[in-house]
Amino acid sequence: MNQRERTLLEENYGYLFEPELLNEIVESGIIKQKRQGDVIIEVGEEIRFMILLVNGSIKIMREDQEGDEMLLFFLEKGDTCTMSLSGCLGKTQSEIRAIAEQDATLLMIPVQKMAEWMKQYTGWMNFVFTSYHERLHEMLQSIDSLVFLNLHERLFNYLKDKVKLHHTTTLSVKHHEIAKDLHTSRVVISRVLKQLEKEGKIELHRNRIEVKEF
DNA sequence: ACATTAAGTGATT
DNA sequence: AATCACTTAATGT
Repeated sequence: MNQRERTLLEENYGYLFEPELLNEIVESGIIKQKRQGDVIIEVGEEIRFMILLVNGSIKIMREDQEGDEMLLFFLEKGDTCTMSLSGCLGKTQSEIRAIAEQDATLLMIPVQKMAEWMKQYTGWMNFVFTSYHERLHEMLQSIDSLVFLNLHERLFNYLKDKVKLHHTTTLSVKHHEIAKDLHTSRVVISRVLKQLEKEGKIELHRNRIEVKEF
């Protein structure tokens, strides 16, 4: 781990972790760079590392046997993938797929360290519990959105999420990509997007959506 | 100029 | 809200 990476780590996690714990993380953690669109964890893949997102963003997808998939939620920097936390309970296979939403910097920690650090560092224990809580909360939100919102609202929330994540109101997405994330068809997305445009909330272009209201 | 890919739309279920 | 069938528009070669 180089100096720049260490600085990133301290910026994002310094206030959570004891200095000794930070040192341990620097020692046993591996930094990995991922490009936008790279698959980080595949469904069924055995989890050997716990993953902290140091920079960038990740989208977490659920997939069924037929290959139908749907977006569960996004992870931002400072977040951790909870699926990778469950690795500390023994050998587990991933039930989700994680894809880099933007170029991302990951800190991968061997799962064996999990149990060790849980006993040793309260900062670590708090972090793990807090992370579980946050992910559970996001999962519930995702269920709420799916059950209680119509597609119109769901789509607009999705766009607003992207704006926040990418820190820009100019989104480079194709309608069919949105359709995949929300698990519907491209035609339906195009129609609802047109509706949002008429309402003045967005502006449509080829391969690009300008979000006017968020 | 032609082919390919993205997006728009009416009709039907 | 999904699917089909077709059109129009933007881009790549």
